[in-house]
Amino acid sequence: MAGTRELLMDEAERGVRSGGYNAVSFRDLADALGIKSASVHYHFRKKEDLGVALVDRYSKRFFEALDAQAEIARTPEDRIRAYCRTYRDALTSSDAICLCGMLGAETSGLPEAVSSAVREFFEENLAWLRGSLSAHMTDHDAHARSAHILATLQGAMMLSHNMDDLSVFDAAAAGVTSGF
Amino acid sequence: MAGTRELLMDEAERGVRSGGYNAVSFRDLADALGIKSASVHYHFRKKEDLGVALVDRYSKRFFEALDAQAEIARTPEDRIRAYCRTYRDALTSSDAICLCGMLGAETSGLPEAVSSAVREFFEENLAWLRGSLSAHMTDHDAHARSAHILATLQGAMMLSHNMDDLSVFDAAAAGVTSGF
DNA sequence: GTCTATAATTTGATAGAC
DNA sequence: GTCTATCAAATTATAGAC
Repeated sequence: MAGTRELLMDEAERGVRSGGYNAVSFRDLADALGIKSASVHYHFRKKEDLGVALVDRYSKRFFEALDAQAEIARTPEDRIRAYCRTYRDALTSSDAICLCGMLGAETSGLPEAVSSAVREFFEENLAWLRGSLSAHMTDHDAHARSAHILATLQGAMMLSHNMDDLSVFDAAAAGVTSGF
Repeated sequence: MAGTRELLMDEAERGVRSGGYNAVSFRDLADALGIKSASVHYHFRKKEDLGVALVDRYSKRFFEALDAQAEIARTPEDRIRAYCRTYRDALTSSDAICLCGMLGAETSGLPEAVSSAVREFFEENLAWLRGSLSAHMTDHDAHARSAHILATLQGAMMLSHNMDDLSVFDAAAAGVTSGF
């Protein structure tokens, strides 16, 4: 009773995170659910609508998971560790990179509404990181450190996935928790 | 007199680095050169062949540029700075992310030969970094630090490109040259 | 090396019945 | 909500003439 719309989004997210935006077709989604592609268009009039819905749902879930991980974290170091764990879980629980990491790479080839939603996700990430760091360093340093942490974890997911080696993620992530 | 094959690869590299593997079609490549798609198949029998050729050429050029940047660099710090500059130049000179960063993200949706070539590029990157660091730290640390640097720069390109803000790349990259 | 011609398949999308 | 039916366009790829 999960609802066709949610099931379609589950399938689409899997597809985008594996092969990218253009690797997902309405027909494939329909086949996976045993319905017809015309029915998919009932739930998402255009592919762009599906893309935006995917990013919104992913972002909402990501920050829920992050809040759960960071709930008892007080020090900046603990909060960054919680942030790294959230990314690691996203990688291992689905054996795929971040939805927004994929769409961020494909930015120039996407409908504007989709790449904008991705950008918002990254801006929220940076704001969360700055908020976790700002009390313990200058604004300038918190700004730079936030970009460094987000970039490293996004790159680590891509690298670890391509090389099929989780230790690459862990090695890269270890570098962002040092220096406090 | 650049040769049709090279011109096709120029156009294809531009397309893949912007929108991904599936955003490039033989017809678009042909149109860009004023020829027919059948002629593209003369130069690259299958799309997979084009993909592998692109990665090989990109890798060769990247390491040539890297060697030029690092020619006079002796200390690990200087060599890492040269490495960062090479990535930054790749980003700014084409206003697009790394070819292998894009294809690495799309790994699961690519012909195996293409994702393997991308993996080789990353392995060569890590070997170069380890070689630049190994004399000054343990093998374990050099291994981890190499993954950290490569992941950060790849993620920084993606992030900076999506957010259309080069300062994001610089802020992220600043984090890899500290701590020597 | 490039062309015409063509094939088989896939794509995003719509109209209208049930 | 899902279906049938359909569409125009795009895709990878091949055969064979020039």
